[in-house]
Amino acid sequence: MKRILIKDLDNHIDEQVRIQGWLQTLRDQKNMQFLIIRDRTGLVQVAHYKKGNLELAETISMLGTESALTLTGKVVKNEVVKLGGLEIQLEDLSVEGAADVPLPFEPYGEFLPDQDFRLDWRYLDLRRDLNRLIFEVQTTAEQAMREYWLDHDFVEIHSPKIMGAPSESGAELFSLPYFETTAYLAQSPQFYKQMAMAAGFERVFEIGPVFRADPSFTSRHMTEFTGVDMEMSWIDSHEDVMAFMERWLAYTYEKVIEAHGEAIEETFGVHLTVPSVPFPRITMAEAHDLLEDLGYKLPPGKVFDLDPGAERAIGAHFKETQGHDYVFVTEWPFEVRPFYHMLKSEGGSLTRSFDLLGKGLEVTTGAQREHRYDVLQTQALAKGLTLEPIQNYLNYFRYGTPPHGGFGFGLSRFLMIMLDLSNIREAVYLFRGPTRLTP
RNA sequence: GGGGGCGUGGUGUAGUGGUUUAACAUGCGGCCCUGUCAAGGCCGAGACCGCGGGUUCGAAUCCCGUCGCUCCCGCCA
Repeated sequence: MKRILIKDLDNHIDEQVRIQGWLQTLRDQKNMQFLIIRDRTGLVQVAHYKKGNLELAETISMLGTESALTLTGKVVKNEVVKLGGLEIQLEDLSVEGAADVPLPFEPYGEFLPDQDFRLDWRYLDLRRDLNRLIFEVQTTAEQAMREYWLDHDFVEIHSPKIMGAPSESGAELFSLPYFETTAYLAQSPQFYKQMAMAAGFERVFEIGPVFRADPSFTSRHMTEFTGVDMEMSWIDSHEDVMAFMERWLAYTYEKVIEAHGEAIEETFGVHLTVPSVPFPRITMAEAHDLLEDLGYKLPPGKVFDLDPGAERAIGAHFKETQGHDYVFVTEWPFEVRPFYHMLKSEGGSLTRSFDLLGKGLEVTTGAQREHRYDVLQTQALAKGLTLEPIQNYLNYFRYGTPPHGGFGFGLSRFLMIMLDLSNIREAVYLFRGPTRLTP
């Protein structure tokens, strides 16, 4: 017999059906047993008259909640049943996966344990509808991003995650034994996607893992996360990248709202709207003036930079004045940017780079890259780097590499912003942090 | 790496110097009742209050250390 999903049961009134799911609640009475069964589409009550099958009644009595079951029975309309006005009269039940008693915690209980405890039992935590929705949204979002890229002639790449030499600073790299030598886990596909520009691919994207050996203890950092990266050639400035990005993001919102807007509103209380294009923009200098007006005081060291509090303040300001969740911060000083960001003007101190803040959270860094070999060398030296370790990278710019730029975007941070999640651990399938390597 | 907060039955909390044989909820076990539906009623098991030291006549409660978790800062996506 074919399995029927719970949401479709009302199309099968008075039919015998087979359903599969988890036992959410068991009400074991003197004459009757009521089982509330959950599958990924909903809940249904299953009724069993004990005297009709004493052996089955005994099996049911022994069941632990959250056991995985296959049940067959007849679907009947019953207005008395508060759960959908229908129920299944049980005929047979098989226990596919019994749940030990007691459970570490009840996924559908009145209260939830601490997050750290839920993470220990992540698969039980993930049984909650809310968690399933997060990953449905993620799936839709990624598909929309890909659609948009493909509609704009992008090519997908998968760059290696094992590297022979530290690429940028080296401080935040994990190292690992690699036969007779030491290898490093990629902390960004940055250099490899730029290589694709040197290769003439013109437009590439990659969605893949990124590793950062920073011992960061915050609600928005992970040591492994999914980076969403793109790079495009023949641009005039970083403004071309920003213009592409905001349309790409708006398209993603459109698709997510179309598929999950209602569910998101119900579950997270967030009414999603497509962010209007163009997104607000503010230069670093303007941002500092704004912060002064807002009465936000930056720490003394942050002369040409922002701290998280400043980012939140700027985000809140644009929400208030323009009703916009996103804002680009542009014209970052070279001092706080990597050596490969192109300068705004030759010899100047500002770069052609931007950050994108979503609800005050940094979700993207992007820039036009410096593609001129000699200028790039000069900038690396200005940062105090030695050229030898990055010579392979520098070589990408020796034989005709077009002007280009791109960005890196945090997938889980994006979900946090979209769904108002307060902690990145809730937005990722399995969290990895300085003290969390399991499950 | 620096700073703050928290750590009490399986889980979530209360208790913050002596009416504590540590309370309540939920979960678990047993019984009762009932086509139940946030089911209800009664009974029961389950915590030496993270760990170690100290102060005190007396410590879950105060102090010190330590470990764990968490948030903020640094850093970034």
